[in-house]
Amino acid sequence: MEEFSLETISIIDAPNFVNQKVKIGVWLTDKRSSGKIAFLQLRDGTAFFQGVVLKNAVDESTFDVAKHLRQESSFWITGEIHEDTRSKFGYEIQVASIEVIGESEEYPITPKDHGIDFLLDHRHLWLRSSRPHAILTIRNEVIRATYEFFNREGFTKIDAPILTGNAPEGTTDLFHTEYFDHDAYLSQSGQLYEEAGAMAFDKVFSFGPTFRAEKSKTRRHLIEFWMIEPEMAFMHQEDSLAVQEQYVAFLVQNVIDHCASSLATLDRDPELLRKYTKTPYPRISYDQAIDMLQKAGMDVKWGDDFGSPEETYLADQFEQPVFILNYPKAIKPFYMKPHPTREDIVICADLLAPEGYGEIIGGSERATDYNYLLEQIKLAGLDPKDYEWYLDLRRYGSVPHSGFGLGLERFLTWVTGEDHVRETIPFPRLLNRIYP
RNA sequence: UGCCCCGUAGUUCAGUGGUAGAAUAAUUGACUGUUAAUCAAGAGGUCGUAGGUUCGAACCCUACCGGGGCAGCCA
Repeated sequence: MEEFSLETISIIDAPNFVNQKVKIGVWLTDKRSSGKIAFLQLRDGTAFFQGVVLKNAVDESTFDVAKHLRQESSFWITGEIHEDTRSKFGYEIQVASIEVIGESEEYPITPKDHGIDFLLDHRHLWLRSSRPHAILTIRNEVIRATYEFFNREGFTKIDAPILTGNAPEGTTDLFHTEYFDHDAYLSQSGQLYEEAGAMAFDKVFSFGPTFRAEKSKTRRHLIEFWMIEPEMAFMHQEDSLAVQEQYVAFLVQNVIDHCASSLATLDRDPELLRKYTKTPYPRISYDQAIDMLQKAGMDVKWGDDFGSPEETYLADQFEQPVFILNYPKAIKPFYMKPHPTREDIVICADLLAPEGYGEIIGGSERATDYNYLLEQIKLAGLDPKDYEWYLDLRRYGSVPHSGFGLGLERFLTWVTGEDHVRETIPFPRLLNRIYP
């Protein structure tokens, strides 16, 4: 085949070019060679596969270049795509020529084991490795499917501000900054703004970063993380729960459908995930949950919030994600709707993921009564002046509305089967870690 | 923030009072189907930092620095 007809392709598309000569821009991930054959493990950002260099099929200098390529050097490679069952990808390239683009010396991340501290210090390079690549591919699919779902369901994306002058949930620590002559904080939730959006657009959602200056140091916490926060006007909690389970099931289904090779890289069983695509999800009340925990001998009393062991126990009693409904008012934020017949609980639900992954969604029906909200704001120790605009939503045509927030990284940790949220975001911000 | 654990070769670790070790990576060489390739060779060190105990400290003590796990808080 003539050079001018050479097509530049991506590895992921190699199956469409079997027995054709092509050109690919690649990096070297690993290499094995013998006297007369060299195996180059290649990646191009879309997939991983190997190139085979036969000494008697290329000129001497090409074989010599191949033997001395170093990990993560970049080069153009030309050759013929072959189907081959001896290759993990199912296809490989029979190399004809190599044109080095960028040298790489002493690449720090070797194919052997590394500790998490070392890997996080080299996150900018670690992204190239197959596991992070697979996880972040799934992250991208979840984001894509999120937009598809909410667009299909008639939601409008309303972006919440990141710089804010108030503290929606008051109690937690906020990142403080300056806004010219005023105090400002980095957003810890877009929810209140989404409520304003819902009154203007009916069904809305936001997707953006949130910041919590908590000194949390666990596998479930990031300082900076991403949330999806839908808010729906004219909707009671029952219908919101239906949206939540359909959304979660849709995300899982799309990961199964579109990320098969990434799941395989992560050893995450798609058949297990398939169980999570069946709706509805079970629902139990907070009261029932307390009862179950006490019967299991756990030391909890009505009014306590659930810790990690409690959440895990509850989730383990079900094969699907489970909603825990109607928590005590005292342990939930001020904006939740009070229960019509019980003063001590609010209309809300947390969705717990199976396998010990814990809470992935928190949501509620929102309080609609102006005077009730004003009182709650005062009780929470917040300044009503900061919430004038929020109270306006109840002053002018208040309607029943509900919403929820899904923590993207927690969701991903569950779907990918990882054991720490830090693996599911490109550049995690952790306690005392803001590099790279 | 509290409790617990860990800082030794580029990396992952062993070494618990008496000459600083292994594997792996990197380098050189051998090998035609490797996939954590194999085999051979040489090379690689301020034992986190500072102080203390001791004839002698990687090892024991104190403080500090860095990291991890769990908990609380939360998504």
